[in-house]
Amino acid sequence: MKHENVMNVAKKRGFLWSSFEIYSGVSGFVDYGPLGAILKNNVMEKWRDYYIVGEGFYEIESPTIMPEEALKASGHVDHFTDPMTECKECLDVYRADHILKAATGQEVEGLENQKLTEIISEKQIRCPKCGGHLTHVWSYNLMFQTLIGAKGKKTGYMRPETAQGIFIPFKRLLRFFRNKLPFGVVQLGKAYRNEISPRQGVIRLREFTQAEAEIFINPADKSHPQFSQISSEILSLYSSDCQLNSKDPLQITTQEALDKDIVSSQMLIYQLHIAQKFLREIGIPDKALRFRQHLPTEMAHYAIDCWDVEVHTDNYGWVEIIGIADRTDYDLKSHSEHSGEDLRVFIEYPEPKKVKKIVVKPNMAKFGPAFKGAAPQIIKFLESADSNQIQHALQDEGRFSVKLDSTYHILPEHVKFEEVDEVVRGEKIFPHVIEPSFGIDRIVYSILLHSFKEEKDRSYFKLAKDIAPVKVSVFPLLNKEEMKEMAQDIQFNLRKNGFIAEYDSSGTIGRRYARADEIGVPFAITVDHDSLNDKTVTIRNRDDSEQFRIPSEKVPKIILSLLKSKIEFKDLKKP
RNA sequence: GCGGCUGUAGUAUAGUCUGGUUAGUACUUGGGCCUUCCAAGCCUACAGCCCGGGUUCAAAUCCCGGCAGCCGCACCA
Repeated sequence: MKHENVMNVAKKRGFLWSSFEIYSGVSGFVDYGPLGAILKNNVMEKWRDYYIVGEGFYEIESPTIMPEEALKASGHVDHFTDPMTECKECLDVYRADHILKAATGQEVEGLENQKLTEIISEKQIRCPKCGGHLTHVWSYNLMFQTLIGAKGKKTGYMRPETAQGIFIPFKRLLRFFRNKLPFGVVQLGKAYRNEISPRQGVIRLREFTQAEAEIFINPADKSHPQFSQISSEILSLYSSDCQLNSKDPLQITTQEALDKDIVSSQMLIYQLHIAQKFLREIGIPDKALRFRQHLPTEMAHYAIDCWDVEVHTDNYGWVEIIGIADRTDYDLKSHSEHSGEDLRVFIEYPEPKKVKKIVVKPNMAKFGPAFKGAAPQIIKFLESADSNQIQHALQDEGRFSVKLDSTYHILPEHVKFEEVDEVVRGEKIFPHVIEPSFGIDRIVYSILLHSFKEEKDRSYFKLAKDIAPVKVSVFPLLNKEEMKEMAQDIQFNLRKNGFIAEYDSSGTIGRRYARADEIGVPFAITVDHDSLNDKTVTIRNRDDSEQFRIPSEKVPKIILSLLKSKIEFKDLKKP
């Protein structure tokens, strides 16, 4: 199977190792070896290139340990905890709420464990499989818990996603972006989930790297200024409709997907498109990709539309590597409520609106004598109250009650109503959030899987030039002192010019080419006898093993042009 | 978390059932010889019984526990 061959080479050549091996290992953790670490960094650098340079977003970095309050607000403390129960007979473990719902049809979400345990014993609910008794309900929280400080009084958690680190300093970010929507903020970093039984290698890790962008937009305007340029791009959309009716994914343009209401907004579909473009450039072909829409039943509590970018793998089937969601205003609203901070944005109307408004004015001749010392504070209350409501109350009930330190009854004679023109320049709203969330580890795995080529006499990673860890290898054709010296000079010169270059003089030339190919080195330079006389060397292309002669002093410049795709390899052929 | 199978150099394996000399082989890797361009050949070196406990005169081998991997179930807002 391809997966095994890939993982084998990846292990052998220092891309991916399982962690803590000398202590038997711990599942759900991986080490990136010397080449894997560069590859991963190159992917992340390219990601930055897309989102920071390309889209104009800015990156921040926030702590990986978060206080409980913040995760309470985000919903993770409550929603990331599953109530579990176990059958005493067959020892199967179940979600307690799922069992209850199936058995009673009753909605039990949000109930305490103790309450769930009570319901189970009251209604005599048994194991659905063998009918055995169930244990008391306990919580399994997917977050790693820790204690902050010497006395450890404050509960902290390892963050389960990087996104929250962006929502929390939203006020500062809003100021940084000078109070204008839309804007985007990204964060790349580790996130942690204590999975019950991670088993799919690098696909399900307990500690993993995310690259997330939070794009804050006006809910009334989810358009994207560049959309027209991508409106005829084709995506493979596996909509919820396709899934429910067992149809194949649709191959349609972004424009059509919007027209048919398959994807909810321009901004969202634009994100789908750039995710596809990104994956294509790092070596994952379109045909191995599809966009799968979350079914209404599986959508997270905060989202209104969510698409997973899935890549096909021989071993695990379709695997989610990116999630792109419209998180609405859920997070900001919730942090606003829990923290008491106003996290809204003032949106100015294109034209100030003139609105006719009824205002209540005290008739002081009657008002003052009636309420005496309490009059000023009642007036203050009336100013902020809804005038319409007061007017209706006076009409319907003949009085309006104001509860302050004691209750005051306002009668029609105390006030009069005036209609005034008011100019409203805008309103405060919670922005909506479009979030592309990339699982970097899964993407690195996908790259290795889909770039691995097995030919009859060699196998190698056909890595995209810009993410290949080692850019160029330099070899002396023979183990002769002069050739070795010249080759080492060339390697040194390449490094001075910023390229990761390897020198190798061990074994035969064919073996060295094979070794370099295997780890995906795009180009090789070989010094031979002629090189010593005319200062030319051969340059070899990994993908077709073609080679041409070039002057040795031009090597760094030519490598640069090749890597930047300013020239094609075949252009090196002398006219 | 449950059950089944498995664990020997960097990789792939022999040996385990039936306990007994220095754990064998191939590839890889390092050094050298040879060599005028795609894993050739020769010499040489490095490197291993998953961890812990038990049984025994003696454990890679038998027993128990742990850890990890694979498969099935469950879980994966």
